[in-house]
Amino acid sequence: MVRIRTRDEILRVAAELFTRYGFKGTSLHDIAAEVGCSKATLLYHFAHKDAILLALVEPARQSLIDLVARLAGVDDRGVREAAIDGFIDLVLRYRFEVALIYDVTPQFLQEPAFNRVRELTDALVAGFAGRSADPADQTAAKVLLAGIAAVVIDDKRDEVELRPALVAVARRALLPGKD
Amino acid sequence: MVRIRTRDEILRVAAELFTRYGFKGTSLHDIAAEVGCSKATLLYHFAHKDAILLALVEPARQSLIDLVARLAGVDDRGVREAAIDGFIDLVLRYRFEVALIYDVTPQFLQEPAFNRVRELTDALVAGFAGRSADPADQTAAKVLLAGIAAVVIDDKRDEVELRPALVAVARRALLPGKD
DNA sequence: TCAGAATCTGACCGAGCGGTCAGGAACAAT
DNA sequence: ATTGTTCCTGACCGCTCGGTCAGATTCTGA
Repeated sequence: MVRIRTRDEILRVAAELFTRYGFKGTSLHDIAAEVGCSKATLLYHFAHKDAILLALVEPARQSLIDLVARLAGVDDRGVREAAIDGFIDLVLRYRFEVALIYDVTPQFLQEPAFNRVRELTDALVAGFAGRSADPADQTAAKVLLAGIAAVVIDDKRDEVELRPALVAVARRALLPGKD
Repeated sequence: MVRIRTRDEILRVAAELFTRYGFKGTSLHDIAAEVGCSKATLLYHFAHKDAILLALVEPARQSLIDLVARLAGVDDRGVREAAIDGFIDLVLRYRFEVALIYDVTPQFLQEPAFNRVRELTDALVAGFAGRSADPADQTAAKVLLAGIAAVVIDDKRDEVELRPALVAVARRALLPGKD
């Protein structure tokens, strides 16, 4: 049986502290103190501080890749609804991870592991805009995308309460005449 | 004649570097080097690093206070349109300052000079929601507020291009049936 | 001309940071 | 019991950070 208890505990505590104080605002010393181990132990389990963040964010990143791939197979008529529903599901499932990514943007955007994120969000914008080339449609798409993410990060309400309101405002703004 | 050239130059350079690297990502040494003076000179003109940020953000903060005061005098029927137009004007005029505030949130939200900001944005949310108590209306208001701010920060297009698209999406989302 | 105020600086400080390293302790397989 | 591996640690390193301070320099008004 492999021992991963400490490693998991590090991730749990790091998530908690990153949420409370941000990535830059949390030091390895802080995490180690809360876990009850030494700083050197953190760096035994994770090569760098960044590696902790990457491990934390990985599941969300994978889900985003999946979503974008799924949207690529949807035709222009249905892509807006699929993008709206898919994105809102995603950010509600990964609220903490979304907050974390926003916290470290844009410093980490040039990191190898992160540079596909930009391209992925561009694909989402295209989905929200129904693949329209009209700048106004793309602006609307960006407003909704960023706004929904911000609310999910900031608003502490349950996703059951939040989801219908988010879907409603997105449809009103992006699917005029369909509501 | 009072010499304020150095002070102004510090603010100009600080604005530039904060934009490029963020507040935490810019050191006093960086600013001093770019200005061509010593770090001690910065701290002669500004008591702390935070004071530079506060000086930079002050005009935008004052405008926000003015806007909220103005909205208080508008009746429930007209408050949504007034809030939308007023807010979009504000963030387009103070794009850099808005980006800066977002950069240092939430670390600075508890700072004395910043704690009214929360209360001010709450007032804006109420305006966007037409003073409705319905949680769904407030969610929609938050989505648009945050989304517009994010786009203004991120999108490099001219405000002449941006404004109509922002106003349009806000009206569509918040004033259903009026467009 | 000269005193005093405003402006500026190099040297320095203590603290915190991410990260390294040699080696101790615990555990597993033989 | 011995060996090799995994897990863990204290001490330490180099660096950057915001901030201080005594004193030099420059400006200004009487």
